[in-house]
Amino acid sequence: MSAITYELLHVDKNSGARRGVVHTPHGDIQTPVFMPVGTQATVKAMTPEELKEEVKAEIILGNTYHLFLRPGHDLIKEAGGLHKFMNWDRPILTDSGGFQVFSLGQAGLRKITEEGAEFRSYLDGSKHYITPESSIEIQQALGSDIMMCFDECCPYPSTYEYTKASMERTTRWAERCKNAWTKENQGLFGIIQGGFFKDLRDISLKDLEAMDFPGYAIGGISVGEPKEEFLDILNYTGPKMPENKPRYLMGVGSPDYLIEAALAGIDMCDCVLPTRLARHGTAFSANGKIVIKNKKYERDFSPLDSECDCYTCKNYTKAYIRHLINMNEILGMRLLSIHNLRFLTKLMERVRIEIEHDNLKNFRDEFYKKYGYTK
RNA sequence: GGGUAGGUGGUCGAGUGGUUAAUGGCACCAGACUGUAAAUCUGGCGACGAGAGUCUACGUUGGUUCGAAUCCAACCCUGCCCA
Repeated sequence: MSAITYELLHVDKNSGARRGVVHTPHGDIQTPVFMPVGTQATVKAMTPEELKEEVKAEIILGNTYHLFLRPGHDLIKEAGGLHKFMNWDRPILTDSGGFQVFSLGQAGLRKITEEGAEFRSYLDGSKHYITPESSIEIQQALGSDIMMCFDECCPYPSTYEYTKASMERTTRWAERCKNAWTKENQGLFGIIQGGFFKDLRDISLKDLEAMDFPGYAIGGISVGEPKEEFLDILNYTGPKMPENKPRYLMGVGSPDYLIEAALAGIDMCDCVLPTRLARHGTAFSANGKIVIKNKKYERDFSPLDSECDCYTCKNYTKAYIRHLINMNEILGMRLLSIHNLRFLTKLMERVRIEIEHDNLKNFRDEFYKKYGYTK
């Protein structure tokens, strides 16, 4: 019996959208789901209680690379695992460090070899090597419910040759990750790469499927490309992924992308966007983004979103939050973080209902119209 | 009253004869952010003008000079020290 299993409840008759449940050792996840990111064993500015009671988050992420550097996976293991260390008893998914191969590579802080990736720490310049085997070792020490294969997320744009070589290496790394995986109470997901080339996506998917992972992710999109290209790969790859396993789209978190992901049959998405935007002073709302610093909100004594049920919207006005953000007060970032995260979890609750009613496409169109997206 | 330091754009503060509408910081006004090197980054910020450009600016007045925020004189104001 695998640690991670997927139960399909309903498929939207008018799209490929799936309503389901992911079963994990720390409980069930209703899907499609949005997963807040808590890189350094904390969803920035949020307590676990707020994540449960206000945000209603079902699962959060942690990061292999960051926790390996500080405080160290051995320390977290000693603490009793990541769940206990950070006081979060619901499911946790850990990213493998693969995204840092991308993001630190952009900054020239990383070298890739067949063996793995050498990082120069952004903390103190020290050198660290992460291999598929060590990534799994770290993730097993952290004790996440869902581990991710160590992969390379290619920059956009990349050439066909580079993308192909990278994808093939990611596949070899996936095999090594699978071989290094020993803990039965943790699941391991394969990551489909191949950039913006459909034939490479097909090869990646086929090769990973042969390895029979308990779940699959699409990596390497939402890396700065135009929305059309994002949708092109998403809609091409999503529906081809195994039906009996969770489908995870990595790194997506704007409201429109989340709805599009669900329409493409995706079950899980994660993103730093809501929390980062919050700290930078921007809020989601049904009527579009709100840059709260803008002068027009100076005397706006209404909530961020009159339809929102979050703690922030029930108790605070735009004018007050604007004041807090302008004064660089921590509470401003906290209130916006609660709101942005709740906005997305509530959006996904709605998406699940619309799927059950075979109505997600219509909902998408209505949502776009109100939000101000042109599509 | 004597001595001394100083008065610069919203503010703090560089600049001490000519690429100076005047470095920076802050404030202010916008923009960006998508598996977190991110409570970060980018742009704007004298007035008028779409723009080329024009005008007005470094306490006040006057002077030296081809040219002054920068040099000189007087005056006004502020801080500190002494009486």
